[in-house]
Amino acid sequence: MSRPRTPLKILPAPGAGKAAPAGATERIVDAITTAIVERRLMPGTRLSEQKIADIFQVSRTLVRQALNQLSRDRLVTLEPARGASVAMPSVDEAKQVFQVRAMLEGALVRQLCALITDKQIAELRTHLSDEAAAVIRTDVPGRTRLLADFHVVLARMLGNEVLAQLLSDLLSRSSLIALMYQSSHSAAHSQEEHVLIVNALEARDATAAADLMEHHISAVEKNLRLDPHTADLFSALRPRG
Amino acid sequence: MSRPRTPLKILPAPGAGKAAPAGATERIVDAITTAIVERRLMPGTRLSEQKIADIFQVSRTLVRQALNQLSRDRLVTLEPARGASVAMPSVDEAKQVFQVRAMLEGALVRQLCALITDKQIAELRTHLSDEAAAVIRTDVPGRTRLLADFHVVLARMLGNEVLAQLLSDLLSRSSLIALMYQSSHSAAHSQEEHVLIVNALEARDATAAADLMEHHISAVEKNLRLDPHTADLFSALRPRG
DNA sequence: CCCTCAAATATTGTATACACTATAGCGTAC
DNA sequence: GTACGCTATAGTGTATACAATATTTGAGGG
Repeated sequence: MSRPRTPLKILPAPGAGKAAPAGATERIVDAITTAIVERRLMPGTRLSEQKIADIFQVSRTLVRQALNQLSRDRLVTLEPARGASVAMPSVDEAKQVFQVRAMLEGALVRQLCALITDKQIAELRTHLSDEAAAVIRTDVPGRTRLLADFHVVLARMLGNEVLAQLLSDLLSRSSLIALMYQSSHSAAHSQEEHVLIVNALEARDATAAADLMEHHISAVEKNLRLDPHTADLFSALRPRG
Repeated sequence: MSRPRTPLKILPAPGAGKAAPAGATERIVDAITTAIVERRLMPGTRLSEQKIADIFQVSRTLVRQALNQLSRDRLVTLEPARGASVAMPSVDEAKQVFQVRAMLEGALVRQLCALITDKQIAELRTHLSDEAAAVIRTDVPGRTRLLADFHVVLARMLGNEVLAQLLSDLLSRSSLIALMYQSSHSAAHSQEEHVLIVNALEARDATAAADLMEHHISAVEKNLRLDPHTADLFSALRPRG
C-alpha cells in the first residue's frame, strides 16, 4: 500500500472486548456505523474487505454481509467491482432526508400529544437532563448519540416499532450528512429546541409541538453548508474526484 | 424430502428468460418479491437456500445475499440456524405499518398540492385509467401492482427519491399484510378512492387531499381481518405452530 | 400405544479457493 | 517530454468445502 490515506482503524468498540460474540456480522455493522457517526471514518473512505476482515479476525464472507447491510442503510455505497466506501450523500439526498424526517416527526409529535402519559413526560425530562449534561461537559460522541436518540425515544413512546426503526435509519443518515456538510447548528441550540418540544408535549399542544419539531428539523437543515461550494470542495480534496 | 408442503417453484419471472443477467442477486430478490406479492409464496413458507440455489442455478452464496436483503425489507424473517421463511407480520406490525403510511402519505399529498403541475395531474389521470382497466378485466397481479404504484408515483412527483424508496418498502410490506389478513377492501373501491385523491390534488385542496389519503389508508387497514381469530387460524393451519 | 432418547440426515454458518475485473506501474514509441 | 499500451498486482464476485447446529427418523422402554 503506497499511500495509507486513512489508517482504517475501526477499533471494535472502545472497551467492548469480546463481550458480544453473538452475531459477528452485527458486531461489524455496529462498529462501522459507530465509526462513521463518531467521525472516525470520513465520507469517501474506501472500505477494503480484506482489511476489515483482518481487523475483526473473520473471513471476507462476514465482512461482505456487513457491508451489504450498511449499503442498504445508505451509510456506505457499493460500486460493482470497485468495492465499498463510506457514502457521500448528495445535497439533494440530504434535503430529501430532512424533508422526510420533518413529515414523519411532525406527524409523530402531533399524535403523541394525545397519548403521552405524565410518566413518559418525566422520562423525556430525564433524557433532556442527560443531553444537557453531555453538552456541558462537551462529550461529543455522547451528546451526538443522545440528541439523535431523543427522536427515536419519541417514536418508541408512540408504541410504533416500525416508525422507530425507520427513524433510526434516517437519523444515522442525518449524522453522516451533518458530518459531511459541517453543521453550524450548535448542540446546545438543538438541546434547547428539544426542551421546547417537550414543553409543548406536556401542554398537550399538538399544533405547537408539530410546529416546533418541524422548525427544529428545518433549523438543523438550514445550518448545513448545503451550498455547492462546500460539496465541491469535498470532492476536490479527495484524490479520486 | 417426505412432505413437499409448498412446491417452491418461483419461476424466475414469467417470460424474462435470461434477458437480465446483470446482478444475479437482484434477479433472485425480484423473483422472490414478485412471488410473495403475487401470492405464489404464502407467509410462513420455508425458503431453503439450496433449493433456491438449484432453481436459479447459482451457488448458495448469492441466495444468502438475496435472503439477507429481503429480510431487511421485512419480507422474509431470518431465524438463526433455522433459515429463512416468508415473513408473517404480526397484527401489531400491520397496524404500525399502516400508521406510518398514513403519517407519511398524508404529509406527502399535503405538500404535493402546492407543487403539483397540470402535466403531473394528467399523468395521474393516465395512471388512474390503467388502474381502472386492470380492475375491470380482473387482472389481479396487474391491478395489485398498479394500486401500489399509485402511492410511489405520488412520492416521485414530490421529487423525493428517499421518500419514494421508503414508501416502496412500506408498500411491499403492505402487500404481504393484505395477503396474510385477507382484505375485504375491494380493488374497485381502492381505485375509486384514488380518483377522489387526484380530484383533491387537482383542486389544490391540501386539507381535503390529506384527509382523503389518510381515510383511504385507514379504510384499507380497517378492512383487514386483524381480529385475533384470523391470525390464530393462520398459525393453526401451519404444521409448525 | 405413546413417550423418550439417540443416531442419521439435512440445513445453515463460516472459511477458503479460484476467476474475473479494475487499477497502478513501467516501459516504449512518437 | 508526453502519451499510449502492456504487464503486474490488488481487490471484488462467485463457487465450493468444511464445521456447527437443528430436525427428522427409528428403536427401545414404560
